[in-house]
Amino acid sequence: MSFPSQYASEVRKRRPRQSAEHTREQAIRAAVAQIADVGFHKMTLADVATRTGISQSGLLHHFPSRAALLAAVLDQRERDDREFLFGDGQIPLGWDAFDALVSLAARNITRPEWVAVFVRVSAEATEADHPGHDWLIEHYDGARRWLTDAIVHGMAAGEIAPDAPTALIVGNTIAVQDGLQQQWLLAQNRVQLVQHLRQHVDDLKTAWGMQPATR
Amino acid sequence: MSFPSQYASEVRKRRPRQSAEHTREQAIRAAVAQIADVGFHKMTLADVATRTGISQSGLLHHFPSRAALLAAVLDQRERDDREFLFGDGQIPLGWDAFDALVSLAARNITRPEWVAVFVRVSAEATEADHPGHDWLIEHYDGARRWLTDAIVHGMAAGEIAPDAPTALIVGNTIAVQDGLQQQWLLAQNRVQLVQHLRQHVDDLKTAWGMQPATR
DNA sequence: GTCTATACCTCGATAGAC
DNA sequence: GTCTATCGAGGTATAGAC
Repeated sequence: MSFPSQYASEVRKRRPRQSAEHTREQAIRAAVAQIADVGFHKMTLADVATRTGISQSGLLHHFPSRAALLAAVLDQRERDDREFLFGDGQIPLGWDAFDALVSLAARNITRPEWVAVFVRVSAEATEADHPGHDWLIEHYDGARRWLTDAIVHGMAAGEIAPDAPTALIVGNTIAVQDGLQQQWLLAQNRVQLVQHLRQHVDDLKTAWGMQPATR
Repeated sequence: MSFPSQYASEVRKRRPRQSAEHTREQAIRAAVAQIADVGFHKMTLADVATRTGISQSGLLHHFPSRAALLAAVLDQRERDDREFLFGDGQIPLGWDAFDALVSLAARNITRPEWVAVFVRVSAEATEADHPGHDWLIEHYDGARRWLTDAIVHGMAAGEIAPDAPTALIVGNTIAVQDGLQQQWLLAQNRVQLVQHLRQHVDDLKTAWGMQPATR
């Protein structure tokens, strides 16, 4: 018995066609796991392909290059964070912005792979030639803009002392966030990510808060 | 005219013998530059050898493996820092310890390669299999021990509020230090490493300092 | 959309001459 | 102490069949 060609194809060893979208999602998942484990520099297409369940060239069909795969990963990470922080259409300002960072940390400990991706890439992509370099610069610029706005707004609202050193507070807060993630990654049981960040924000409120915010 | 053998050897293409100590130093210097540029994962023996001015196997004569070379680099970094912080036989305690960290930052901006080495390795070596993993854990343990002692001592001396959350302050301070180095590496002209850290320490003094220390 | 095959490169480490 | 030669493994990307 012979089959019409469209049935015959299902008999072959070749995997059945998947929707491009589905395969892409799986591949990004695999890449995240891999970058989280060993960093982008040591991530290999072969490993990602295996974890995705396709061949190496199958993977390259969806992402034209290794760098393109990284870009897809970073894009998703940025969109997820924006959705979490600003998804309801409200951009938190004043001390609320800093509290939102604490909420973000609380969320992050539920997805350590993404924390690891950020820690690894943010260190690697300091290098000017790194495929994630531009993304990283943009990431920090965005974070700085938001927190700076938050403080300016908080000052206008009488929530934050008008003489607070805005740029220094912004830079230090981002530094605490990043540095804690790195420590937490090294010893997840020893470092209480959320409590530490909470403490930093509370210290800021003590140092620069005005009555309405100190509650 | 013919030379005695010890002269004849100088005519050869082979480089003249160097003292092992000198060559090792040069190689470590080269490795630092390379790790600072692209991280340990992408550092290659061939590049380090070229920068050192010897062949790849010449390099392997002094360091039996790639991992051994990293160990030598990390050892030197740790010794340099200890020498700077504790070299005079005095271990700074109380707020002095935190001020010493600021001094360390002031020194670090004069040697960006070493900052880069730390940023890169501390992110990579989070991975359990990384050759720098044990070093990194020991590094953080040492830092935490010192700063914890410093606070305990400061409390006993009436310099630091007795109800200050020691572990949180220690973790956050290390986080600020690390996070700032990472930001500074990405944009050395935009981030004022020393001022930022100074601000953090001053905020701590405001939040937890007692009269004698606030001066 | 997925595969096999393959071209081409780079890397770490060893062996052995000088 | 330094070199050349070389092995063997593992990497990205392309070509072309199905």
